[in-house]
Amino acid sequence: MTEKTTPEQTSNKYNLPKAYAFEEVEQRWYEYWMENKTFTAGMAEGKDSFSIVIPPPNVTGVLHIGHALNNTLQDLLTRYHRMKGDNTLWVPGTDHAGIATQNVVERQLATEDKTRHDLGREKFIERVWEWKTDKGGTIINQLKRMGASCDWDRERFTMDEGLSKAVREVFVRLYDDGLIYKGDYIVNWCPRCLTALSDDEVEHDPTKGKLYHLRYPYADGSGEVIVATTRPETMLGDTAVAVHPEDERYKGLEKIGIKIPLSDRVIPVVLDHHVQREFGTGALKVTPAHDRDDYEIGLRHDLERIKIMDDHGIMNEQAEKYAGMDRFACRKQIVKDLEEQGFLDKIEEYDHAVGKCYRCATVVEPTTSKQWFVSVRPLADKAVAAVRDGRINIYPNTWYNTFYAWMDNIRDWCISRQIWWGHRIPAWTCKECGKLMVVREAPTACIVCGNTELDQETDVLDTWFSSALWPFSTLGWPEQTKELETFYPTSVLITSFDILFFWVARMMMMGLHFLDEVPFRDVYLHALVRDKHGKKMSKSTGNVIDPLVTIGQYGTDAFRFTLTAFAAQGREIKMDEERIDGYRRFINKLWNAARFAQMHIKDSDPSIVAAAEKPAELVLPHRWILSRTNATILDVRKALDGYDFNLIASSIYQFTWHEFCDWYVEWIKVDLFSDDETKREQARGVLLCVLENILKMLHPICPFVTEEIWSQLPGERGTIMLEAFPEANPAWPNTEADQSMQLLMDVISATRTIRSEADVHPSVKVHASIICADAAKRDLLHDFNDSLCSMTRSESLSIMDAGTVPDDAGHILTESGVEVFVPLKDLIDVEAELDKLARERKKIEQELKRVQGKLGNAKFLSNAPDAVVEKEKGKQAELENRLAKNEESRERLGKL
RNA sequence: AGGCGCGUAGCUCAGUGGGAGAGCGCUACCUUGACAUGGUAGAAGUCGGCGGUUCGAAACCGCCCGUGCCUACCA
Repeated sequence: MTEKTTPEQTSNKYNLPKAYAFEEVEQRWYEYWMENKTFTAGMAEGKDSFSIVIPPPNVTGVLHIGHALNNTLQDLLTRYHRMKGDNTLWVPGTDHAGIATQNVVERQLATEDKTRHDLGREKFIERVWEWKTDKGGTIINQLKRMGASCDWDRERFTMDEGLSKAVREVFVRLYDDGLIYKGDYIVNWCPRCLTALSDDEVEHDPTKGKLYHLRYPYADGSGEVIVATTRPETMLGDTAVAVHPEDERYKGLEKIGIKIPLSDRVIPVVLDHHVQREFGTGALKVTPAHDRDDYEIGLRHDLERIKIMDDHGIMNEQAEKYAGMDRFACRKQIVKDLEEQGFLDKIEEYDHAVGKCYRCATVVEPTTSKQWFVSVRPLADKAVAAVRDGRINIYPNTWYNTFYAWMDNIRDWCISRQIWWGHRIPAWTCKECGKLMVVREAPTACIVCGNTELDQETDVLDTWFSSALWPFSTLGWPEQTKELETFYPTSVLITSFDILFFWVARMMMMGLHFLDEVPFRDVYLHALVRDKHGKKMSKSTGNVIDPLVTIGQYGTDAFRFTLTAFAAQGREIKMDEERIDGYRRFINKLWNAARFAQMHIKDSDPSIVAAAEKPAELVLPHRWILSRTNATILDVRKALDGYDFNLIASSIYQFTWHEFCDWYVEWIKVDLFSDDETKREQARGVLLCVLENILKMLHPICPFVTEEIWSQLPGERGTIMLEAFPEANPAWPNTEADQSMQLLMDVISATRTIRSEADVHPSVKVHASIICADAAKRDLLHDFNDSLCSMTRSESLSIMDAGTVPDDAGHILTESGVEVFVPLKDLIDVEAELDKLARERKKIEQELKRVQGKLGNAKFLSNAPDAVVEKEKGKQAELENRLAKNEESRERLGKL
């Protein structure tokens, strides 16, 4: 009688604890990698290069689930290519995020009852740098928690000295090329942030508003025209009324002056094709200084531009008696006054899109001001050409159309921002003669008159200006560095689709213009991560999944595996936390398989894997698992190379759990415990070989658990990170082994099914029988009799001739035509068996009818490929056979 | 208003011209020496609807319904 072992003793026996404890493992291995500099990019001659630049998160940012997805995918590819032996670089860094960062620091100042103006520009910027050093970049540590294998020694910040130099270089060259200009232009103005916003920085929210119909009297008092507006306060800046040139209703109106209500100003009527006759009354009030379209109309008709409010959205002296009022208060007052004086025709409820600042959600005010612009057309053309001729590929390919459409309609890019934190525009104006100088370094004197008193431009550049240079500025440009030579163009850009135009398109433009080469060969656009119902995650809805909390609960590897498994191209990601738990269990499963393997191989020499190099000498299950390993490696590599992330995850999952664990490991237990040394060694060798392959394939997704298991395997082992990624082995594919194994698995499953349906207790040993006409199959079944018995808990498993089985047997005809019988004595439920047979018969007949229909169709026989016809014929024969067997069984049961 | 997707088992999703799949959940049984975070077996789907192309459609085309997103100069 042996004594029962305690769990503690069990643990010691296998070296590994019973359950995978991720916290300690993750921390330990990340420290190891950092200390050993395993993330450092190599630049060896003669090797392929693989490089990614991180989409730099805002320095103010904290890791959200979108970052988690984005960086998991990048790390996955980076680790894959590093294992393939490429010179591999993943450049990390952060973005200075102009408005966002300035807002954070301004809020901090507000708690001290100060504004940035109290400090002055210089002190304020110092303060921002202090904040950056102190509190900025928490996201970097969070990325490390995710396991990101960035080359941290190359971390960059968009306001670094080197990157700032690149910014000035680009600005000056674009200016010299005539691609940057300063102009009076209508921009989106945020009255709270006090800056211009690019079109992309304005979000259009559907808003319930009102449409006011106003009566505009003719100057001579002979009539009136009704115009409609959502912003009646802009009335005071009107400089025309526009109607469509072919609008019969207003024929001749252009000869009449219009008097603005509540004012004495008289404005002209202009004819413009832009006016849509169907909308409202077909007459449009034109406010060129406060509306983008009106601005365009104003240009066409040379209209005056009257600004009626200041930068804060307060009405100015042009607003006459409304001066000093807030724009929205003014709207109310004006409506009231119009109504009292009979100028208000009617008010309609009206839903429309209102532009709001993407940072602070303040309603944006279109207004004119002096701004700097990039002429993007020539740059955009180069980007479009690069995408069209395949120098850049976009994944998923559904984005091509969207990309082209947007590039066709692109407008000049307003790059100046009226804030303090950012790259200050390198332009100086002479106080004496007014000469504008755009130069790389601050000039000491005017190049025209020599005067030394110069004003520097106060605006800074749009944050996206410096990010547009990121793929080359981080590699040392404008210097000609070895890094540029080795790693530019970068291999792939992985980012969320919502910044395709903010950022991705602009990197293309800048890269092509300045380096005459694309910034990246591939662009992979991933989806937004939503909650499990498909809703956007937001703090107010309370459906946010915090990556760090998730990591704490399930471990980084499980989280990364989940994100990978969800990342199917062209589909939104609905994140269900239950999936994460499922993948945590997968990792635990692998852990325990390794634990089992370890029990048998821990004292072996690692060279036992050599057994797998000669599959011909191995018994069937080994040949089979090697064949399956090979197929999995091919699937995984293909998925990796095609950015089919979900397939990478599912291939490894399916293979590891349902082929390796469920079948292979179970099958070879007999051999592992066998007295036959050859059997034992073969089993150990192949077991170790396949386990190693699984770990290597899984490493890019789950770096921690694979590293930990790897380190426990026999022999002296370095980091798995630098092992070669598995390659297909020509000796492994084996169709014969696949088919033979399939037959054995069918027999086992059939036996189990019969047992289970008849409620035979697992401890009861049965005497199963098999009927099989095929000689080769009979040999195979004979050879593996022991395994079959052990896997089905059978006392014996005999291969019989037809007609010799007992009548009271449960029966299944397998797919491969082999019949399995399990005598059940009084356990058999005749009614249930007959029911089952009837159902089976119905299915067979249905299928047979379909197949016969096809084969009876002359068109099918002549049009379908031969292989398909042959297949259908084989199917027909098989089905007919099955039908006959089914009939036999019914007769047999009928005797009971 | 245009454009782009999506609609497959209760849920989350693969599949994409030649026999309907996975995970979770559900049901039954089982602590068999890696794992109960497990095992075995099972139930469950007019592949959104209607037409069309084809020898053959879940897949390709058209229309419709539902749903999501993007873009826009609807004052």
